[in-house]
Amino acid sequence: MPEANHKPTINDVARVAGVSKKTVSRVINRSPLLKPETRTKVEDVIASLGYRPNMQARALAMGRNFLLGLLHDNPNAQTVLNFQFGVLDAIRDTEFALVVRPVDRRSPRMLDDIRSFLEVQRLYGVLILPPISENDDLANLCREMGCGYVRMGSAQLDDDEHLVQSNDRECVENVIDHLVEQGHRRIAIIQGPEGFRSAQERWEGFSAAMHRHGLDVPADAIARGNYRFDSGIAAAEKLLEGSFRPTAIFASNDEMAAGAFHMARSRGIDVPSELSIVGFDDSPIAAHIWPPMTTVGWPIREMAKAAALKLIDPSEAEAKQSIFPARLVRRSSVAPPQRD
Amino acid sequence: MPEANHKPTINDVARVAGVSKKTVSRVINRSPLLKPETRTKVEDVIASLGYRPNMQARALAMGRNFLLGLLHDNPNAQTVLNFQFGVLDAIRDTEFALVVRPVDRRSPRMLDDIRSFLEVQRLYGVLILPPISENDDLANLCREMGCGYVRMGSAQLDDDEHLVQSNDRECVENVIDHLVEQGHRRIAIIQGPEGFRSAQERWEGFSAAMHRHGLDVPADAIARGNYRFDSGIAAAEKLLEGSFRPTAIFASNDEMAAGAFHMARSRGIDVPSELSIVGFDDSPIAAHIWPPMTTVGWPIREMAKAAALKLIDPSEAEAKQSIFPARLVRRSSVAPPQRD
DNA sequence: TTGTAGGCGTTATCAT
DNA sequence: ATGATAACGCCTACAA
Repeated sequence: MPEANHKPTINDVARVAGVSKKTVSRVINRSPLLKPETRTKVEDVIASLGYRPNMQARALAMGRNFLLGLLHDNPNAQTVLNFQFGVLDAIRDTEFALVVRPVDRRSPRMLDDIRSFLEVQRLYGVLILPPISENDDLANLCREMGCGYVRMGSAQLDDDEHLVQSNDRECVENVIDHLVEQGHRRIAIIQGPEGFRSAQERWEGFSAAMHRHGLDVPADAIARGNYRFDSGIAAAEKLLEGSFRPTAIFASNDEMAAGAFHMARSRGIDVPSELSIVGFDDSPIAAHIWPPMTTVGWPIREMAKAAALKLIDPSEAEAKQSIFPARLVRRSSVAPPQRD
Repeated sequence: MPEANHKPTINDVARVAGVSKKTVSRVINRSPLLKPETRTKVEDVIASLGYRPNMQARALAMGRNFLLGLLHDNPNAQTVLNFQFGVLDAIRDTEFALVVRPVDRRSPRMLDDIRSFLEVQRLYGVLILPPISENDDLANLCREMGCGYVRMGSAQLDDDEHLVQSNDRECVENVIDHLVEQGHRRIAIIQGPEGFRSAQERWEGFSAAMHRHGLDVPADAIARGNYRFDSGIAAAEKLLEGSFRPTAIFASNDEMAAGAFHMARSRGIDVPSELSIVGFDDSPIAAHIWPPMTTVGWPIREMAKAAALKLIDPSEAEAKQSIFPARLVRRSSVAPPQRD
């Protein structure tokens, strides 16, 4: 009889069920070669004893932990948190847990740090957020260390097994189409930082759509930011001071768009009657500033869930989509341009 | 000779150093009863072999993992993320990792879910964010399960060993003092949700300061929100429509304050010339809306670091502070009231 | 389909 | 101050 004051182990279950512990192990691991009646018998004992497999022992025996890692260097808190929620959606009611690991893209030791982290924690797999998801050396490191990984990106960074993807380029094209429909011809862009794939994709979507509509994109219509609020202010200032005189600005993310709002207001320019602004991300600030901002929303939580599923249940996941379409969220920061 | 193609284990170190593995174990665990020369000898071998203790094996042998858990049900993404960064500051260059666990305060299964989580993961300890940090049942659960815990709160929720605290009440008093100095007499408040200790503390600070200044707080000067943007809109509407006609509004957090901005603008009321607004949290939106918002900032990252330290290194931490003062961040949403 | 023996890498006990 | 031996709870290989 098992000790009343100890947590039951696999041995207790085996003894009570009258089988070997290997059989119990097979039940735990869903081995297909078990007689159904044996399985149910063991399952009953497990339930009646309240047995829970010890994760630490499993981790030791199998050489890997039941932990998913989240590697990120993303400046947007809401993005990171939504991603965490999505992963949690996927691992709910499993034995997995999520460990987070912010990293510093600019540190020369970043890869060594991550290697050390993976060595020590022996993660089941890692999820990698942009922008470091674009780093191929990091992906190779994961491969080399036998650690599963899924990257999240705005382009075809890897094969389907290792990627969930958004369609930034197409979405920005839709943004421009929307602006043109409203009558805008002089549309400026605030680009994201150099070296960010998402920034490049958004720029290419902008550029392609403008070209398709036969619209000019002179140097005066382009300003570069770094995805942060302050850089949006500076970029908008440059745009508003140049000779291009845009009637609409597309900012490559919401923070910079909010900076553009800020600059417009501080110059007494009304949004949207005198200037239309569109952002990207549909982060909370887009809905909270005045006027509420038209932007592009992408299903980050669903993407995160899909990414986690690819790691913990590849067979389930492979049938699912790997590209997740974003959509235009129309609010009140776009209006037809004033005639001039 | 250790196998060249295997990761070195404690046995390899023991063999090369010519000691028993228990001695190596003592070195790893900083046992005080070791001859210094033995220690250095072993340490040299560890370094030359590149040996890293296997966390899974340690976890099994010691019955607890080297994982810190973050339990939260906090609506503010920036708060949660900053807290994560703070914890990471504390565990950097240690073998600890951070696992995150959002929970649902409203679910009747919450405590059972957490119990199950703690049972499976055998965490070293957990950090608990407001508002669930105020739940004493949860703290008792941690105790009962032998899991370390530190709560973060705006009041004396627990003893020093299990708490890092902010001084919300005092800060709100400072806010009111500031408003009164500017000449405001009719100051309204948007309260946080019932049952939140932070909301209560902020209310009490407001109430105490108003009383101290001999200022009235009629029912018309009070509206309750739920810490979310939309509730800030509704609360501000109630306040602006009542007979109190406030010249200043203190909102119990920035999101609701942003909602108040929103409502003011939609009614053509200028902030700050016609209405002053102060928030609480110093979240990014405070700096990003127009005009930039005066608010209260608290050192969440430092608090998180201190909380994590209490868990992993109590002797170090006990000398440190447990109360972290917040401070008024003056920006542009406060101005003297118009005479009327 | 099920069981036996052995191993995963560490820490704990109790000697010496 | 150090070591031999036995846990810790599970999984894999191989045998039956």
